[in-house]
Amino acid sequence: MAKQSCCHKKKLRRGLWSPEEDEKLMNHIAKYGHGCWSSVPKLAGLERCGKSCRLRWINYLRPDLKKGTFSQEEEDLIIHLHSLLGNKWSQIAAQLPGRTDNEVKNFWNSYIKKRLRERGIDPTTHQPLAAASSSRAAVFGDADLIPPTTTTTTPLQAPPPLADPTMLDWPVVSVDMDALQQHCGIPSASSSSTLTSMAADAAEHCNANVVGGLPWLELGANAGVDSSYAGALAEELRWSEYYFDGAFQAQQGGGALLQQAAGQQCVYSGNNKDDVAVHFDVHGLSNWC
DNA sequence: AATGAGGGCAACCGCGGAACT
DNA sequence: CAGTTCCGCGGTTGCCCTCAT
Repeated sequence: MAKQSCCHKKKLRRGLWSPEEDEKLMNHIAKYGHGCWSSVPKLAGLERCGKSCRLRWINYLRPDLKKGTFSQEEEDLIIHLHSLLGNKWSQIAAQLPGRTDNEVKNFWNSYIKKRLRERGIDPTTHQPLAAASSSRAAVFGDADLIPPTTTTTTPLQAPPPLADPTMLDWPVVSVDMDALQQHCGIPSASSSSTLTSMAADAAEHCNANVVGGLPWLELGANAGVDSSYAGALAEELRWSEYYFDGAFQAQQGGGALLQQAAGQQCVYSGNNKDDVAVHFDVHGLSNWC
């Protein structure tokens, strides 16, 4: 038996808002602010539930809302943030001034999803449609997300066909997950936490370098462990960057000195390696899950 | 002109978690 | 500490508009 909504219980109005209702709500909030949403409809003279008022205000009436179509930059940002955060629409919308989570969600479902599929990219995993469901799923099962207690080497998976062979030379990061956890103060990866949550924790706890409003982790240069964990991460980063449109690739330039993982030497072999910082894009982590 | 399909968007539903009692 | 209320979020639904037939 489906639970009836608060509007049903109280026999309140539902459905589309009339201009009169909009005006009442706008006037009330302009004068008094929304305060407690549950009391808004009564105070504003509306036969709606507080939830409905809140939704109407947030998604439609708020004065700081940006109307109109999404720009290319906004679209790129949404795709990038979705690859990082998944369906966390409120968090994605928070990076887009004047846009609501509902708006972003609708835009994603009605437009971006389709465009990604047309380009052969799985909108859920942000990976090539053919590969997304087969080998990579097996390679990146949950069991692989737990750092190994002994050092083993997992060969990098063959990358997808490249339109531009020079992309093969993209640097790949090597990450010492212990160092990451210590630096950021996030829980041990040997717990049940997934990389998604670790990435989220890292973004939250680290003194992130904010580039274009995005968290870029800053790690110590002692990130030089060759484990399958780092190797798999390295590959994942390469995949995710390759399949992203490229709008954010530039952000990896400059100080973003990355290194080949999986058994290779740390490139920070100079005298001051401890001073060197490695920047890597958190969104690569989220694609593991 | 009528109508059916498809898409876009606004709004609702139901759940989880925080705050309060 | 348990129960209740409220808020916010993500998923889903259904209305309305456009376009093709």
